Amino acid sequence: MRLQRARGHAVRAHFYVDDTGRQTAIAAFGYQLLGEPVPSEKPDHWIGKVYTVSSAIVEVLSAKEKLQSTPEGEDAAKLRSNIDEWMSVLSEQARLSPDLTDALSKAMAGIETPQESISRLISEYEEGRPLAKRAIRKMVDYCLSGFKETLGRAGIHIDSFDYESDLLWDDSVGALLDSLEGSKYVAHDGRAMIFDVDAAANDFGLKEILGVQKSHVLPRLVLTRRDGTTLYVTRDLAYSLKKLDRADRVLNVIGTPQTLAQLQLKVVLYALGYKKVLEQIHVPYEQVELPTGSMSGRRGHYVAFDSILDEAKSRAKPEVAKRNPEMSAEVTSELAEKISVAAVRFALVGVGASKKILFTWDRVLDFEANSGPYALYTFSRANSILQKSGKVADSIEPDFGALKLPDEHRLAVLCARLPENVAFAADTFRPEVLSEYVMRLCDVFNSYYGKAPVLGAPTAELKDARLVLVRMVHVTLRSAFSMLGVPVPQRM
RNA sequence: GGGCCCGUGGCCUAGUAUGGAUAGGGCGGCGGCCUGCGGAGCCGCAAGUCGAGGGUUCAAAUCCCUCCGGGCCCGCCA
Repeated sequence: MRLQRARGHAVRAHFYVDDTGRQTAIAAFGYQLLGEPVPSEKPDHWIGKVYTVSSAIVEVLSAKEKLQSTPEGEDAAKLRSNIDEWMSVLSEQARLSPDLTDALSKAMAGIETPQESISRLISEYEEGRPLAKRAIRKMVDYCLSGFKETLGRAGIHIDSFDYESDLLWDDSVGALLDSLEGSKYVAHDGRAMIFDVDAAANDFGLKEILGVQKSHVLPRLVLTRRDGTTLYVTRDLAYSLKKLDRADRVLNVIGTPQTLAQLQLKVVLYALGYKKVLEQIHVPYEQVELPTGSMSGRRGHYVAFDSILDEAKSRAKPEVAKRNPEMSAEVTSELAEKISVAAVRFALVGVGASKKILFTWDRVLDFEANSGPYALYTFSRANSILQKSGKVADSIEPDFGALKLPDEHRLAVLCARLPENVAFAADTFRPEVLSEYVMRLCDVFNSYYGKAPVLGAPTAELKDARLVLVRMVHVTLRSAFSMLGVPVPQRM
């Protein structure tokens, strides 16, 4: 987003709050049973636990219930292993947060059919019933307040949080369904509405435009269930219309598993006459994996972003203190925070989005391998040279002819290439292009001032010219950092 | 079965859009550099059949084909 802005676009960041799904309802169900309390810790973390525990209990209870009406055999064995699996999730949670697990277990023990209660909660929420609405929104907003805090910490600002439920309540989904009703690509099966994506794509010649082989048959898209209720994609279609209405161009930053769904969505909207949907671009990224497998909130297998920042910070602190013994604890902590944000942002942004990232603490916390601290270090060295010169580099009228070293030439050229790198990175949605550029500039600069003294240059002309060069690097790095969302320290 | 993505020294990664010279970096390993702007740094060394095989070309990590390995998707889930 910062990159697009730097490119000259007017950008608004929207965060889609998927609050109508089963996940949310499970968490909200648990939340209701607990009496809708104020979270006792960082709200998003706490609600995450409520979700994991609730979900596990529900899984166990319903598997047990099913087991009673299942004859011995393969099915029963499967149910048993299911129970075992969720019991182990539960005992893990009991170890981590005994009070919460205990409270939820007690509260749910009396519920005969939790799955049904949850389904009821979902439909009540979708209909906008006050009780369901109050409970779920309350919980969701607690959760979002936690998100906002964390995102703010990492320097990420969201302009608007868009609730999926609003699309149902303000009837944008209903309007969409009405407009689909007349389409010749729509077929019905009971109250279910099914869209023939392949036929539409062929008729409008979209396969070629969207980069799909003609022989590849696109799967149909179910827009409403047999009972008439809507699905995630249906809401997403309505949401896309809203977005397209408000912007010239829409960038959907969504994981790579959504690729097909994004394609289908485009075909449906195009067939409805919204040709502008081709200006909606899917910017995919691969998910971060844990060594133990994919992250799973349901199973309580995840690493919270906060804990990454926290760990990085606690790792940075002693390093900062070692180098700056005179610094107050407060300033040390502030600096450590900046360094950890830089480290984490560089780590995430520095790898192409098509590469899967395997998360290990080892790698995230390795400040030697991590380019963030290195880049900040380089910047603060440049800064320090400028400070010590006692001059305002911008007011010097240097004789650039004095600069004869190859590295000096390279630095000047490299700095001049910031704009083209920004343009390329922004246009291809690849921030790593910019972080690669920053690293290259840092490498050359570090090597340069290692062998060419600036303040101790042999002649005054050379010193001035070098100072201006250092200033160029300084300014260039600062711009690049701001586009990458990396905070800049004056020293470190 | 079909579609998409990834495969570059022990590990991570750039380069693939627009084919060009000894395939850049980093981590780890080894060896140097603090009487000169802060050593989160600098200098050097070892380590590569660019997944494999064909093809196009004067020239292929890059383009085409086939295959192998890994991942994702093809739900009236979200």
